[in-house]
Amino acid sequence: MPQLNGGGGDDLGANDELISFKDEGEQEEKSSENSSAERDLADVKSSLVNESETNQNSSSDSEAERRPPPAPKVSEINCLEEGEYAPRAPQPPEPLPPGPEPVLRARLPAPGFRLRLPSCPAGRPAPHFCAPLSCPARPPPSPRRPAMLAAKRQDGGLFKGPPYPGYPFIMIPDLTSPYLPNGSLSPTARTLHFQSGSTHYSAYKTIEHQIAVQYLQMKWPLLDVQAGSLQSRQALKDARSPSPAHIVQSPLPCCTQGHDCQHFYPPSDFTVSTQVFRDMKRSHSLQKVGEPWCIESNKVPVVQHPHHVHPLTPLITYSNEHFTPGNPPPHLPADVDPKTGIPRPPHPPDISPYYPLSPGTVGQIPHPLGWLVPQQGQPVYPITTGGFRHPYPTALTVNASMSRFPPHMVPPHHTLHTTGIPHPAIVTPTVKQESSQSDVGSLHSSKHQDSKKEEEKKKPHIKKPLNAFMLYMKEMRAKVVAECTLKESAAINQILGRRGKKKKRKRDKQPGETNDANTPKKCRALFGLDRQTLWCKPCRRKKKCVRYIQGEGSCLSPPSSDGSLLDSPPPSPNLLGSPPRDAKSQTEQTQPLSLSLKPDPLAHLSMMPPPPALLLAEATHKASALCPNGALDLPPTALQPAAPSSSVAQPSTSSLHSHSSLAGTQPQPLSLVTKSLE
DNA sequence: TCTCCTTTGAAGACA
DNA sequence: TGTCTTCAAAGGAGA
Repeated sequence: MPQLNGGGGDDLGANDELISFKDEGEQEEKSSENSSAERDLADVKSSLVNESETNQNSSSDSEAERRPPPAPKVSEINCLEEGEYAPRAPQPPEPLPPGPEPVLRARLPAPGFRLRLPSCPAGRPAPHFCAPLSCPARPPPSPRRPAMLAAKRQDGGLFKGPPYPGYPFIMIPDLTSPYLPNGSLSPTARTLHFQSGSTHYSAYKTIEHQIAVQYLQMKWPLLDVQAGSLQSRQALKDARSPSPAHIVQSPLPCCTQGHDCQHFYPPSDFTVSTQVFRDMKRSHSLQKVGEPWCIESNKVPVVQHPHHVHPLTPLITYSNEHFTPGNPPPHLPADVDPKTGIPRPPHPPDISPYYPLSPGTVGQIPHPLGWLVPQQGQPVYPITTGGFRHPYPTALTVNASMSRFPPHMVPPHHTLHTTGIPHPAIVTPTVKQESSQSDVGSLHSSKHQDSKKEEEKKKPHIKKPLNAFMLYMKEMRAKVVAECTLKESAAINQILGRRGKKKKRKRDKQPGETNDANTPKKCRALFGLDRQTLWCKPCRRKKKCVRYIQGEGSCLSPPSSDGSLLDSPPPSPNLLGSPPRDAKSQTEQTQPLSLSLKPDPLAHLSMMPPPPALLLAEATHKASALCPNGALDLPPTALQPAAPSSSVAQPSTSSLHSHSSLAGTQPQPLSLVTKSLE
């Protein structure tokens, strides 16, 4: 699992984004504690990183918070060239107060938070935040710098290419997967497997937290004026407040150095995570009431406006009462901030509450997920560090996070998801009716339920990530189709399923337990495509097998049509449930293709009931016939003669029997035998 | 247009 | 902990 702060990931947290907070009621006695402030800043940052990681590694917040924060791994940079990172000596972790700490809904009482920069190569004393625009020692960074920083974080600094709007997946090969080391797999298939394996879904899950963290870090470049453009500055204006009251031009007390800081009055009801709040208190960094927020920082990673709470902010606790976008908290007037006294025009309902932009400014400033937004000339779906393309990148995780929230917390969905990237993994069901009709029909429970259903339908369906086998099939299906004149996916899947079947899965079968041989098969699987006359009627209509359902899984054979043994009744439940001959025979039966070898002709004369697995092999009768060039290849084990000890388990299915009589006594794969029959 | 088929693997629910 | 269910992909085919 890629770690954001892995050994090589020291650059994940550019400390030019460090923040410190001032708590209301606390005096700024820390003005003389510049040195400690610097440490606090790093602690805040590192604790944030730590928090994000503990969130993904452990669901226990209390446990995570009791854990002392590790030494800061992030390199602190100030006014550096883009991509430059100045290492900072790790500071000893400050012990945290013991004991569990409840989840805090720390609503900051209206002060502005002042962002400070610990130091500046230009010689300005810390703390201050050096505006990229104003710092002479630092050229104006590219507007895409957040994307580059994000890219560096995603790949742990390994990615040397241009900023990639990609996904923070680092493919970890699952060496235990049967689809990887198998020599029969094509290099492409192996490559695919590097994207999959057992780590696939876990990565898919845990990355959400990283995405959340990175999203928080990327969200706030909206307030960034580092580009220095007038558009960017004007874009700072909160959409809710076109008044310039939110934007305060320097100089202000925090800009004692005279450089060109940018400020705005923060919303009165920011919420902050527990860890951050503690760090804020620890660093005595909460600002005084009414003091504008110096936003000369690129990011404010841990503070979130409750009205703007994005579902991707699991680190942020919030109050439900604040959650309806555009609706101010009931205890807060809509137009005046009771804490700062600053007029705050109501938030226009037609403007997305998630991005404090006026519509006209959209597109002029970096997208908060700019590292996800495809850049010109860059692919939408990125290549990860190893060059492997992940089929379910961040876009999926983003929405996966959304899915954990109730519908009212999920932002409006469009065909393009939050990142604006149409992703195949995100399936937005077609909305046939507007849910607004619920206003009229809310009196009727049925309509209410309908609206609920519609809301559920509107929720984007996040497809599950493909497991290794799915990826394998996806890769190999085309080959099978190319090699065979076979188009039916079901048959192809049977072929591929036999190819990639996991041996371990077979070994896991215990004697006496129901194994694949006893696994009920539908008519289709039992009799194959070429014997559809033997199928039950629903099966013939491609519906659910009636016998399969009614017969508790056993597809009773229809009367023999030609009197051949092949049409003899398949194993009855009693037969299938009969005491196992031995474990190995069971194992052999679970390898239908291995049974296709007939080293001992006498074994075929056995009158043992045909294992359904063998009959299953018949299901691909047609497929095998259409694969004369060995597309229906067998796993290496299946190509070997059956072990003598398993002779008792040697199949003597009627089909095999008849086949063997036709095909002679030479060991042949069943597919070939079947073909000879054809 | 919807559903089914068919495979393996993974996750979640449940006993 | 074990079992069961569901769902990922694929495309043909029936209803």
